[in-house]
Amino acid sequence: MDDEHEIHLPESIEQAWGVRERPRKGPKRGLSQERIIAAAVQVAERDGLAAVSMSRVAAELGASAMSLYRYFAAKDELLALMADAVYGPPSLDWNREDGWRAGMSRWAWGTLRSMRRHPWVLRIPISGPPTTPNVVLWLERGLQCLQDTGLTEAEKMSVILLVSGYVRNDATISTDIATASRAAGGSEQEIMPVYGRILTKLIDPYRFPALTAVIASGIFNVDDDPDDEFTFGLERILDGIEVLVRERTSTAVAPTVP
Amino acid sequence: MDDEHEIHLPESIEQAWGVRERPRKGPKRGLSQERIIAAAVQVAERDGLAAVSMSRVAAELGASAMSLYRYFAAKDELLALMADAVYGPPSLDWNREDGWRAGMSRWAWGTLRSMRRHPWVLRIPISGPPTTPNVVLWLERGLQCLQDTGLTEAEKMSVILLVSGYVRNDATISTDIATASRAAGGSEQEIMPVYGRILTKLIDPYRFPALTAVIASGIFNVDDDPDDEFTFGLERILDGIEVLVRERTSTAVAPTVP
DNA sequence: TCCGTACTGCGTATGTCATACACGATACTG
DNA sequence: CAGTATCGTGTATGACATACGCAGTACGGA
Repeated sequence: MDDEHEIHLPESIEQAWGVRERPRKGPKRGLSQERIIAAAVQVAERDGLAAVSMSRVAAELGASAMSLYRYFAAKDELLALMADAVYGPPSLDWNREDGWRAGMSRWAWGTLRSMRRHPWVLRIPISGPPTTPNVVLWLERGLQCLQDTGLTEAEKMSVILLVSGYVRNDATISTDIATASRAAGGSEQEIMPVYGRILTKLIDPYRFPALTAVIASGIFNVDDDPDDEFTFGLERILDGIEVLVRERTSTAVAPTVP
Repeated sequence: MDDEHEIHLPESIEQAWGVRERPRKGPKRGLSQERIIAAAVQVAERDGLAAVSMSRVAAELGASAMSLYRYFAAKDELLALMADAVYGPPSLDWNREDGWRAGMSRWAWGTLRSMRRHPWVLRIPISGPPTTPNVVLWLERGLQCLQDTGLTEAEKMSVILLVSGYVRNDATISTDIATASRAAGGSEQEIMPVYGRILTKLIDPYRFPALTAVIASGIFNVDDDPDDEFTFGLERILDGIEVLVRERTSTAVAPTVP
């Protein structure tokens, strides 16, 4: 009676979850998802995500480009599983007694660490909600940290979305700056001072008073620790969540009455 | 005495700012930055960012692909100016008396509106700090909203980064979902229920208790207003900023003493 | 035992892309 | 009016994802 054609994940992703029966006929497979993903990650690690082409990955394995299509229907499935491999199973030393705030903070730092170590994951376009095993496990761990907050399930999900989005965004920007600095050759941490100087030449102080003040303050010239920048935003977000959590836990029994 | 070779923005970006003297010799130009950008935007509007190739844009103008390189040294300069065109000059009805929170909120909604209307801008990879006229003007307006908060210039900058990152991230996710829904053919707002069903089949309730609870709550089945989702995160962030602002304004004269 | 069949890896082909380079035409500067 | 900087463009290069079809392989069932 049920609709016959249910919606499925791509075959390769289902295989990563361990479901999907093995094919029984035909020649033995010369490669495996794991080996291909590992090779692709190696290429990305060495030469960036742009260098990850089907031919390049295949060459790394001594195989032909087209052979990879026996393991992944399209390149973006490979990319999704590369990201999954990089995040790995969550290693979050957190106990329920530590409280949600410590949990979310460590969760954020944990994901940030992966992104910092493998900046190319940030270049993989997001194409939907998480479906790969490790990433879903990270999601699970994040939700677990929120179990005693009194938030609704929908709110918990929104909180995870908020924090993970923040981490991704901050990591993207900070690695962009680092890359640009390196690309500009010359000295290391000189991109922001240059940016300040460029803006100064372009903007009219009367039309851009606030920005002019920012530049004048010299903050573009002191090289900012990316960790401090990250901490600042994270603490703001956690403060904001805390406001809501307090509200929820204090009115747990008696709802707000004017 | 100064180092001769200062660092410059790409020529096309400088032209967008109105600096840069016009070339005086040679034939008249048949095209202009504005017309090319407009044509490129039109293509993106109609067929998405992936359809924006140099040939396609040139074809739209009845010109050859290579002619565009007389106006932009590389494609990413064109992309940056397409984004600039989409954001446009900020139209923010806000006065100083309205307070920073109303200002940042309207600022966030204003940028969100542009992204929602032109989802393809989100597919343009960020390649550094903002340098195009309109985007820098948006930055200026955001900073202006924070002028009475007592925050340091560095903190103001971080706040802008935080909020703009949030907007971008939320817009990306919500348009992704919308696109996926449309791509899945069939019914409109059915992607999240499907996602819930897929996860249910994949995850073990004992390993994924928190996620199982989320799914069981049924929030994937009610179609959520994207505006509500956005508002939730934004209010959390503004709450978090407010905590800091209060701290700063209450200790404006006497700094914190233990 | 043996054959059909489902699977394997791979060579080739297609169409798309950004962009380097060189050309002849153009229009301002001296 | 000569020199030259700049114009638009045609052609070429090398990379890319992926469709298609082929020849070889090993298992299930007869």
